Amino acid sequence: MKPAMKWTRFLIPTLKETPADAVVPSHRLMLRAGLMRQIAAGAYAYLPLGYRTLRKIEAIVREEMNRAGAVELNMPAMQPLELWQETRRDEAMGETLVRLADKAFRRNTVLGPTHEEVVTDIVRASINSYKQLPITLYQIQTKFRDEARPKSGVLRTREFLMKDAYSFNPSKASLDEVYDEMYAAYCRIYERCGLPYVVVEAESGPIGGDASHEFMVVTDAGEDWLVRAEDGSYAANVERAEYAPVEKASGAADAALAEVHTPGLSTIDNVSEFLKCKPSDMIKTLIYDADGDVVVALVRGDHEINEPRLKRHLGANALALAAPATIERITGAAVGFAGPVGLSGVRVVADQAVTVMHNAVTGANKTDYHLTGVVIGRDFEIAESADIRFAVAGDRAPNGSPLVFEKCIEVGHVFKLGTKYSDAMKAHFLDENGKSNPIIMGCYGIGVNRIMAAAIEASHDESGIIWPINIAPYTVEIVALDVREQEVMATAERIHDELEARGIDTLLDDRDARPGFKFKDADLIGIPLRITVGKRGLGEGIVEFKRRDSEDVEKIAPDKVVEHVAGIIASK
RNA sequence: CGGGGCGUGGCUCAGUCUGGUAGAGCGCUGCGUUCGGGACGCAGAGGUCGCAGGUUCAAAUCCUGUCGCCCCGACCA
Repeated sequence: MKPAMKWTRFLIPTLKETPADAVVPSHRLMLRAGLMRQIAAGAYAYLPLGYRTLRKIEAIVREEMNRAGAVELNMPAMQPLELWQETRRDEAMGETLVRLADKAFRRNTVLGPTHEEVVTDIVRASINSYKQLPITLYQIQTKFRDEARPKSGVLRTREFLMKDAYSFNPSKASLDEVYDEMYAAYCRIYERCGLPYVVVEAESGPIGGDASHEFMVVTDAGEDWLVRAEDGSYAANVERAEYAPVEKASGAADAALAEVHTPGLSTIDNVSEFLKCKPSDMIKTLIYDADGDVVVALVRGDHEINEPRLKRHLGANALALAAPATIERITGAAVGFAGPVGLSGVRVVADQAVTVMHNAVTGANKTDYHLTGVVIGRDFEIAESADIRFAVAGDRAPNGSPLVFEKCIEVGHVFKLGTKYSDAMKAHFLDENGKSNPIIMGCYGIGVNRIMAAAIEASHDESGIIWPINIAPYTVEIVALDVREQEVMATAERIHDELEARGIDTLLDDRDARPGFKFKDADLIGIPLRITVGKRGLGEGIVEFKRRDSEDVEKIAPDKVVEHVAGIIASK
């Protein structure tokens, strides 16, 4: 029998006080429970207790990946820059890509933020026939991204553990099949991890349709927003969220077009305050550079432009706000006074909500002036309109149900890539007819550390963590009181050994400390099942059994408790 | 990258404005009393005050630079 896993032989540096830098609950509790320690901004050491949970999550992910038919491999974190140049993602990722400097080797090496290039490189060298497809490869590996702002403990870091899977398919139908299988595997993974998750539609990229889903955990600590219909019919991320068209307000008479002096007032807020109008009465005019062409986008003053959507609408590769010089050339005015009236010779895309505006306020294309009483059709024409804004509170889903916004953290993403990488890297295969085709790819990511943090965000109380049973560092904690009493320790150790013999992870708190102290720590580290062995109880012929998520205490004979615990775990 | 804040013992912080030889609580070590929800007493250990310059008889404190960390925002294959 292996020696009991005793607290005194382990490293669990719990903290009574909260470190000042920790703000969100998961960060605070992971620090206080001794799960991890910060080493640098966005880089954390996982201490033994935290590492056990990480490993348990990994094991669940691995099992489900294998069950879904994916094959595990391991690729280097350190990668040749050359591969990134092949797909031009060295440019696309910009500053986020961690590059090394100095000496030839380092100049030509990056730390991988993800592994599309590397797997594709491996696959193109070893797969040439449809007979070898489909195949899905995955790894669980450390990624590096120079995030501009690491935050919220382990929720956003520069170094993190990710399960990344890549499918290689001979056809769209084959990709669809794998995608569905992965989707199902993801659901099983989050369920087994005890995470309350929501699947949302995400911006789908080149293939379109239902080609991308994100797995979200709703929590205030999150940094993304999901949007869902109140009736539950629909959920999407903000970029993707669909909404019903804004209806035309019923008919005030046309106002007269007037030019007003607005010296130095170049923002929606400034102008609306000065002119005593609502931001929603204003037209925001944004000038973009889309692959070198100037495009003007119009959205209502209180709306935010959805750049990914505009980009998609335009079919542009690169989209960015135009340089001030361009704006001045197009509008003939300083930045901040652009408007659609009198603009000519440029493509103008109006958001749908703009098309129903009436007597609007907008820039006059003249420095320090705005126009009021702008009427569409009289003062300017809308030739092209689309949904190019983000949904906002008050919008309705296409079916009319009100949209609800919730803060969330992304814990997984499945995505149909298509041939983006196989085209760029010439990963081709010969089909049944001997014809060469690019391999169709999908990619599937899971943030392992994020699952851990999200689980804590979703399950804790004032006293500490309440671990879901499958990812708890230990399943059972035995709190031995009166550790100097031989009978107490002998009983505690016996229960420990019997539980371990049944494959139940058990931690034995054998510290010579006062009971209250040990109970507080037990609540903090949040082991789901607790057995208390004390002199007093043994005198009555019992030990106590308590679940972390309940206040009830059960008194059980020492030789019955193992069976009892095993029964509870089996019923999970 | 813009804005704000903070670096003083392992942790939480006071001291900085108004320069004068570094403090508290928690934790840690030893002894004793305690012992079912973060005990108490006594005795201890532990800090070049982020770093580098400067001003001064004298710098945690004032000045300059620099590094790091947190928060808000921008960004996020």
